[in-house]
Amino acid sequence: MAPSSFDQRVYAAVALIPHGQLATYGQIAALIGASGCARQVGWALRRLQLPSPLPWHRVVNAKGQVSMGINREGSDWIQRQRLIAEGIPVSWDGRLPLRRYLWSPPPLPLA
DNA sequence: AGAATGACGCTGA
DNA sequence: TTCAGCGCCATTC
Repeated sequence: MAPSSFDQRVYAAVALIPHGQLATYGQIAALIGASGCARQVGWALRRLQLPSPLPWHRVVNAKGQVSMGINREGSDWIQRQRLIAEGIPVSWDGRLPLRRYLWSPPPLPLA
């Protein structure tokens, strides 16, 4: 299956997130001109095969917590661990201080 | 084709 | 602040 251009744009945007900072699914979607398609960003990251050089672990939901789920096959736990490794405190249930580490995305669209 | 699903987000109670 | 409900839309059944 050839990866869609949508997935490629998601990956390009995720690659821009600075070390030690966080972005939400909605932010990534808006950044690639797909505002309102936050769920699709989650789909794209799910299709991502690990291990990956992308900082995918820096993408969390707007509620300020790592999206946990049995269907993630443990990648949620890996995400939590890598965030802690970058200095971002994550509680046992995946909650984290989003307001404090939220990334300020570039105002210009990437197109 | 139609229905269910989900790594989401906003609003209101 | 926490929780339920609804809108969203590609993917999967």
